[in-house]
Amino acid sequence: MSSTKDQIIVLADELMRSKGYNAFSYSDISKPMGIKNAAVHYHFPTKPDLALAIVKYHSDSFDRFTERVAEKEALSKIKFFLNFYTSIQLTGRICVIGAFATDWNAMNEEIQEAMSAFTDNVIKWLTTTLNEGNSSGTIHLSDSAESEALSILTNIFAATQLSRITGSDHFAAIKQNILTRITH
Amino acid sequence: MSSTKDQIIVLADELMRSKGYNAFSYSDISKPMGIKNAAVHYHFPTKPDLALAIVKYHSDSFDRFTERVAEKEALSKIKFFLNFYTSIQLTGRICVIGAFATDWNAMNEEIQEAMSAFTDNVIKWLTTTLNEGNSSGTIHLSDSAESEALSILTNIFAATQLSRITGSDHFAAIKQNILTRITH
DNA sequence: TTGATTACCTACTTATCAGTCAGTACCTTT
DNA sequence: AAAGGTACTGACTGATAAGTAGGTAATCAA
Repeated sequence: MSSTKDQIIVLADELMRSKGYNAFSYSDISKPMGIKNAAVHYHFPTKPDLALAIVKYHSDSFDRFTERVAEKEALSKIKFFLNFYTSIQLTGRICVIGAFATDWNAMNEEIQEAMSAFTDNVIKWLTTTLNEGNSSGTIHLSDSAESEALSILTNIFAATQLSRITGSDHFAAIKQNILTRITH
Repeated sequence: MSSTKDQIIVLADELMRSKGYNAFSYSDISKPMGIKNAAVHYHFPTKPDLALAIVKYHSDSFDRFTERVAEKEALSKIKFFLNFYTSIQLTGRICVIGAFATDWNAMNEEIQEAMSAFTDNVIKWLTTTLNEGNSSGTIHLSDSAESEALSILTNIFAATQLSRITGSDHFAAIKQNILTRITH
């Protein structure tokens, strides 16, 4: 049994990534949860407070993910990373990075800084992992590890967006293209 | 001197791609234009009508673009395409595809269909152009032309989003990575 | 020259939004 | 048993959103 606060974060995250930050209201959270609007404001006084909590939620989730796969082989790590996006796509959501990027200019500095830190973290992990696989020989790099990391990240998070518009086949093709590229 | 209607479209597109669909209101259009809210409603009765006009505006722009570069060599066409995104990035905007994808579930079917048709059109043009360059030898493909097209499109439109979060250096790196990949 | 059409404005409505505040029931600590 | 904190509810407010009704000045076509 998770706390009301945690449930609000999970639901808000779901709403944020399916409808967008400005398209959901506190009522979209309170109604399905069977609580009052004021209860949501009790836990998250303002909407930016809630947005910040969502960023931290993703930041923590990513940290747990990297810990969970830490002992695995580099290529396997990348595959787990890509599979995570498959589950995002299957549930009709998009990646937080794309969601926040669209509403970027409607966000305050604190949220922007938290998102920048989180995104940098993802890029760093990808870069390190690609270098790791390159050293051990399971991953092939034709550009710098960071450039390849940026390429893979934009491919996969944009694939969740594109597949909303043109269908899930395109998600599968993009994911496969990434794997083909790094395994030669 | 362009008509009020055209000016509204241009401004709405600018707002849509900098703040997001749900973050801008008719006042954000009427105020800077020095007209009344009702005047905007006269030209575009509802907000979805305005969103649809934006999609058509981009669809027409893209058609004009493909006509303009029709006689150029394939690799050159791709470079023009990528440079178009550079100007998007420089002005702090994001690509329409990413913008609409985020707010997808807040859009009606008519807009979704128009966006799907437009995006399919972009993918088709990229696929054809890549095949063209592959035949003439200026472009190197390591996967099917369509897969590479999807990869390039997601790379470049997500790059405009990512660079908002982590800075313009990443946009440049992604753009360069695409060119390196297709020219070997 | 009249009558319709275009392109607005003034003034409004209705809905919903984020956010507030006083009050309360229920623990926990002293 | 008293005091204080936690997690709410009920009942609001003020702002702003999209959208509309009715009027008007200018243009144009018959």
